[in-house]
Amino acid sequence: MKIVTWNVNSIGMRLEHVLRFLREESPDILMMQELKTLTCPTTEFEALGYSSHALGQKAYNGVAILSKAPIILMQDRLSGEDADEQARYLEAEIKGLRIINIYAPNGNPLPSEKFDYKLRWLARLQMRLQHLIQGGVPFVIGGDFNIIPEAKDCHDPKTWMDDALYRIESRQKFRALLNLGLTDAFRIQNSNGGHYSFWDYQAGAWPRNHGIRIDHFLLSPLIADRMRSCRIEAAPRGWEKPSDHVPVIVELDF
DNA sequence: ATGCCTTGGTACCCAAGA
Repeated sequence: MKIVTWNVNSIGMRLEHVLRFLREESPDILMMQELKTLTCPTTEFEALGYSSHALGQKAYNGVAILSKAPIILMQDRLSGEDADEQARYLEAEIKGLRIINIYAPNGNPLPSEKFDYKLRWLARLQMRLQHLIQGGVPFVIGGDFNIIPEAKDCHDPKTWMDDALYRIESRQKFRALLNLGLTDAFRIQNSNGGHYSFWDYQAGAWPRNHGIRIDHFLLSPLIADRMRSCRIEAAPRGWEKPSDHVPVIVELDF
């Protein structure tokens, strides 16, 4: 089973890129983030054999799951804060496997209510995943975590030290997820740094390879033993009018 | 470096992203 996560930075602008990727890579499941629309296209995906479930929002955020196999929606909001209306969380069951798609808050500037919200949101996520583990539910969670886990996951840690993506509070939240028993799918087969999933549009970040690794897959214990491979597909960053993020691909014996 | 781009929404600039 091939599963992909990709922050597309507006599905309206990136539909042709997504369709090209689906044709070339033919994943079983695609999780998308930052749709930036209230409604996500469906017919173009159906033509390629994918059903979909989207949680949209006007102008901001937005997540969707595409799948060749039927999607059973389990949750479309992250529990723990009733007033939270931001479209950042989808939890589904596909072929008996729990699939979670997240778009975690950015958290900048700092300090701010946005940073406080980020930390609260990640604490809520930790609670939800702990609940699933205690319930014996195997799962794969993928998405834009907006966290640089370690110094080797960015080109120049000094420039990120006071950024919400690398602040120690954010990294502690990521570590807390790993401490639940989850596996960073990419890291397990790539202990060296210098592999990135995002390059800023500004200051020639892509041609200089000044990137950061913030798009991740975490595998629950039973699923981690079934991982075949995990790789970052950087080529779409070089396509015309690209997203600033690229797809991350995990393959499981499932 | 406050900056550099890109996007959407509302106007032709602003917020947000990371």
